[in-house]
Amino acid sequence: MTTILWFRRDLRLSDNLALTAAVALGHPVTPVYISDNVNAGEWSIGSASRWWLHGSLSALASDIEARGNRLIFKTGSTFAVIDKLLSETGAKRIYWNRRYEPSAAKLDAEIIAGLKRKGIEARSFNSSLLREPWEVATQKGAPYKVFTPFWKALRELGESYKTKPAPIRIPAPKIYPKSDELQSWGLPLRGADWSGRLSDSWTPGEAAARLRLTDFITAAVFDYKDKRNIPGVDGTSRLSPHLHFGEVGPRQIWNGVVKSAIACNGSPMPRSVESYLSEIVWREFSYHLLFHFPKLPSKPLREEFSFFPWEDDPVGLSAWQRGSTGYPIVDAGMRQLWATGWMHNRVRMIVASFLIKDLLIDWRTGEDWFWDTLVDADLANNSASWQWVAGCGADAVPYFRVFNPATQGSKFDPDGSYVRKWVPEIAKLPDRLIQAPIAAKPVDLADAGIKLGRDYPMPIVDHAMARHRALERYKRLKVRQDG
DNA sequence: TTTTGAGTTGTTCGA
DNA sequence: GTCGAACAACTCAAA
Repeated sequence: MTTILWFRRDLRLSDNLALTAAVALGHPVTPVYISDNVNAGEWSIGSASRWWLHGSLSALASDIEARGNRLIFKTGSTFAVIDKLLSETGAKRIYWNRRYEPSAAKLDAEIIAGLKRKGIEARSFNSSLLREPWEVATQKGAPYKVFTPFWKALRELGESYKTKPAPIRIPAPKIYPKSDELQSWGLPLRGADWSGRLSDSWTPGEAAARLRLTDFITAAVFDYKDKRNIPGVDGTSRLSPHLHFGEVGPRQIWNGVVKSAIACNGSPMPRSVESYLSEIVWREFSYHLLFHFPKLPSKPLREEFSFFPWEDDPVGLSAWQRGSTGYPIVDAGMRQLWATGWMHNRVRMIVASFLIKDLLIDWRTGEDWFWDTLVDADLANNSASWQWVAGCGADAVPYFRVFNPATQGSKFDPDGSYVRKWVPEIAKLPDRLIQAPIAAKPVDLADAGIKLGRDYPMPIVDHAMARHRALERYKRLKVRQDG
């Protein structure tokens, strides 16, 4: 008798607990992926993620074929699809790996309850988090709202994690249920400017994820602390989209990184490795927050921010989205996002701060844009991080912390290599002016062959003015809260 | 229960 | 040019 293996955000064969458990039963396995437009919730998959998902599913399908089985694609309401699959195959078991987003978790619970009534064995596993969100709590049993104690608590729970290898064979059922053609889903949106270029930057799938992890572990992780902040240098892991789709799991990353650190110089853990692991735990922290505060994507964690008077500024928003704000580091970031579906983390903070504090546009507007354009768009990370920058989230930035785009640019892109790559029209400006063309003298601009307002926009807002305006408005919010 | 110490990523100003 | 203080309390987590 076959076991249904329901793939979700776990598009890999290694360290996939549901798969391992299903194979261990010694019976055939029927792997299925369901595209559910009915129960997608309000955060249905964004455009860039659609492209990735297509690649990831097609990689998974061939990996499964290589192990003697076939991935079945189904469309429809998850309840109906699963019901039909069970009756079609006669299966009495269905296994899957849990998701933790509010709407997905709700779906899980309903499905388990419904199937139990019918005498079906429905089991779910954790393959996407180091710890269950309910496993980590303060001494009072409350969810953590501050990162550092969360990080300490998680570390105290253990140094390493058990991982499972991919099964060599996945026993196939005698008869496969009918399957859609993946192509027919039309996941990569035609006409979207991304689709043509995303493949220049990325290869979805478990094999590519493993390769990236290996590359990162063998070299880059040891310089991570210094290089992670330099967007012109390839110093980050770039694992985020792979991790989001579950092509690699956090336990595998954790173990790999720790093992290579030990092999290299024993204890104590190098600071760079420590720093990278803490980023993995930031992801964990975001999931923890989303699980305990399910409104995180739409409601400010600090309630007084519900009253914040955000600006309605379609012109500013469009300039931000298109990368034509007149602030080079901001424009470079937004263009990198558009061209590659990804943006360097340091620059994410800069552009987010610009949207929120310089333009005073609601953080949720930025959250929506990132959701649609990032290949690593992740509900937990995205909402927790936007709230963090806006100052309304957990452990958030103090209100007076306003990034100065020119200063950030000089600090983290001192040679201007990042800006020159993405904003080539100002590439000929000397290093001292590349982050602030507005400060250039006419002779400098002439030398570089630029006319501001023609070849490159004038700043859409004066940062010094904008900073004061933001500080005033944030201060007023506090006054309102006090009075 | 109360107290204590601490909290991802910054900027500006003035000495 | 460098350095420390101010920006502002407030909430969290643990002792």
